[in-house]
Amino acid sequence: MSHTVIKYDRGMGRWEPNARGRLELAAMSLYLEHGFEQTTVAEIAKRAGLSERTFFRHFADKREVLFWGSEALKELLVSSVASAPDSATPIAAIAAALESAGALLQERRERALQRQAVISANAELQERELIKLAALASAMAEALRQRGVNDLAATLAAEAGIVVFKVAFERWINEANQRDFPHLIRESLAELKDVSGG
Amino acid sequence: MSHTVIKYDRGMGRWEPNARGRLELAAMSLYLEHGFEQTTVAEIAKRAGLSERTFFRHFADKREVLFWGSEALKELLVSSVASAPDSATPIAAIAAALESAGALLQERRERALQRQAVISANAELQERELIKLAALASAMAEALRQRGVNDLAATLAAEAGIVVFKVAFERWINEANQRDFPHLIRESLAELKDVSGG
DNA sequence: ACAGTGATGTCAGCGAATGACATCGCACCT
DNA sequence: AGGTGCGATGTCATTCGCTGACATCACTGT
Repeated sequence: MSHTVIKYDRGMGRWEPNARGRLELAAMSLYLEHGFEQTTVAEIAKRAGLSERTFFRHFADKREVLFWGSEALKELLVSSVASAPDSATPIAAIAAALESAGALLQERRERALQRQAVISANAELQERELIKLAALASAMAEALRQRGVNDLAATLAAEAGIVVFKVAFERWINEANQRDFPHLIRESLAELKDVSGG
Repeated sequence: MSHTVIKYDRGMGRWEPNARGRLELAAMSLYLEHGFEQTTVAEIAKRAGLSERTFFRHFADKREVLFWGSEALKELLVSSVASAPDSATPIAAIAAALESAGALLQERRERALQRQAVISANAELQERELIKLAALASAMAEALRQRGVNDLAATLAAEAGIVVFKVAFERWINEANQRDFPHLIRESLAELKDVSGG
């Protein structure tokens, strides 16, 4: 994030490269400094050297700027599920996908921490996060159906997977001694099996 | 709702009884007629015979008017979990709670159908619904902890329960031959056990 | 040089939401 | 009955998110 290279930098006016990236950077820093609600889109645009109108050309709304990455995550999850061996059970395919996603996030822990700090301080952002997670579940469920899994099992496995991911993520973020994220996922999944199995 | 008795009815002005109920009714009917986005708060207030400002005194925002009932549902779920027999496993306590909630909704099927039609037509409302469901999960998890269940198991059982509830609800709403809702919950829970157990 | 194209700026406007203050009707007290 | 306090409502002004319409700028190719 703070290492983004911007070649030309005299005032950051119109036509400077990477407008979207500048907007993301400006938004994240302002959200961290003053909180999400206290930040206006006008301020973000100003810091990025762009107009308010341009912000809305790049992001559907003020929240979306924080969730740009979820599309990449979705693609990773879907391709992981799709490429699991034929012999894998639905939940095994989901588990493999979640672990690869966990490994990806682990490479950007600092960024994830900042992001989560902003999100957990604001209800609107939590709503957006939940619908993004639901979209991930929906995409994984579809990938399972492509593997021939029936609709009910696919939906349940995918949604349960997201539950496991959420729980593991929260632990990974909040614990001081940063344990291995994929390992936390395996642990949580085992506990879910335990709890639901009876 | 449509049976609400309103004693005085000359213009429904200031001081007519049940302002909140009138606002709910007006909002729901307008959302059904023109959709959520196309309805302005001014229109809702006008139909209820109140000012726009008063709408926001009764509901935090334009969406909240559709989710008033979730508080009662939460209380039912929590008390069900709390009153499950000591011998009940976490997931059994959750299942009992979900079934009683399902039975409650089943008594108001028509209302549930209308509500869901409005919600599924609008992304903002889906976001709000998801965070309400998350609040239900959180409350049930807390109720489980009160029973001595450890944090991880409590969270997972409660969240998995909500997943089961969502899936069963969707089937209950969308299937023409209206099957018994609590029965659908039991079915979905069995499938989850199957899918996660291996 | 010139025209076309995509990204940006400018401007006007709607609607959601909130704060400040006035007003109304009711319950209660004397 | 008259007065008083209080909660619910109305009115007004304002901020901010967001969108449509149109102008402008820089680059690309001819």
